[in-house]
Amino acid sequence: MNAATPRAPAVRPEAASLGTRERIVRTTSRLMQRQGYEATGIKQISQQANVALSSVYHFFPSGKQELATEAVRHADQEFADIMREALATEADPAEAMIAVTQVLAEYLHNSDWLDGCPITATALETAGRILDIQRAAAEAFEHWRALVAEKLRHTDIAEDDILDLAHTVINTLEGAELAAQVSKSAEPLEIAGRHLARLINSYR
Amino acid sequence: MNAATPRAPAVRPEAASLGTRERIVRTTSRLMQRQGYEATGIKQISQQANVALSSVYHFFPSGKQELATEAVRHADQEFADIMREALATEADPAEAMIAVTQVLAEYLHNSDWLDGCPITATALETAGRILDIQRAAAEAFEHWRALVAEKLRHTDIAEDDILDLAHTVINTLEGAELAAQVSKSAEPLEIAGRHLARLINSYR
DNA sequence: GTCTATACCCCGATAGAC
DNA sequence: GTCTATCGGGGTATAGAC
Repeated sequence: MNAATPRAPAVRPEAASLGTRERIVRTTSRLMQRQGYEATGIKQISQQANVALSSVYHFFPSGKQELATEAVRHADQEFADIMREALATEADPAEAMIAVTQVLAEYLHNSDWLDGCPITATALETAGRILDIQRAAAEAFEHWRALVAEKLRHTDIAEDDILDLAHTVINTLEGAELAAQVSKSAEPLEIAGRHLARLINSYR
Repeated sequence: MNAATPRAPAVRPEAASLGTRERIVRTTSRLMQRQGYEATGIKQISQQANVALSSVYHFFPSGKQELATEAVRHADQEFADIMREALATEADPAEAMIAVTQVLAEYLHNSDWLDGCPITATALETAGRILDIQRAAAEAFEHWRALVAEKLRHTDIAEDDILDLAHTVINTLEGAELAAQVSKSAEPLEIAGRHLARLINSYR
């Protein structure tokens, strides 16, 4: 017999003020952030979102994969907003990296180390198996990279170097969030922020 | 109706020469690497491993979580062997980073971009929900960091800096593998190798 | 230790009234 | 668009013979 798996801090039910479709997508996005794709059930979604099961299928007739793809796109935008805002708090791009890691660490800590990157778990579970979701995840990473590259263009670093740096900034943030989550510690993110700033400064 | 999800390159059935228990653990590890924890079923494991379902429960009486925890520990050792070997191919620690990324890129490419880090998907799916697995994953990351730190001690970088660098090396590799898998391209890993070498060299 | 058979549950998805 | 009810299948886990 399995031990009961404790449910950590409740995902807050989405306010009924939002449209039904919006509530479904947001709830799915949150659940997939914490549990991944496979562990997130349509029934669980409909309950958390305060929506009838049939409504989920009304808005997403072809089912779970279609809904999950949309949820990844939603998470893409949401995480981009967080990054954009954090990047804007510091004029200097190297300093801005530290600001980003601080914001991500806050989200993690405030959620008891549950709310990391909203799409990583889903992306890995579905890589090579559910192509629509994989494509949406790839587009999200591209999107976030573009935000970093844009910030780096406020320096005189060569364009080729900027594009490479944008890759490593996002990838290092991803890895550091993973490590922070698993170890329940902000330290990997703090170190990542300092190292990314140092790496960027080494190009100018 | 769901579209049929294509099954990519078959996981090769484990040779019957291994002991039953070993075959079960290895097969579980491989499947979790590609699909994560939730999508990997005990029946699927028993079939791929050429083992009776009851044998799985004979060796792992408390079920899937116990088996998955053991599989993560196995993957820990296996990935450590790969890293150790790759690190040993170059005397210079900075150059060794590039060697590691090349090896990881080969594994990914040869598996049609399926075989990335063997524990990341599982770690994220179970973070905060299945504590035994989370702990095993945390130990694996520590283990791999220790290998990198050991390599970096062949320089005269200060010990504190070495420990920080080991964090970022592993985390950047993790993020780059994720990106490589999702985008089906070795580029994120190649860039990561160059940047990690540069970062290390900036400390000496 | 491995065999066959099965209990029990929850999954995704659907039907049809309203 | 939302309701209730349900189908078919696959999940984990178990029983008991051998």
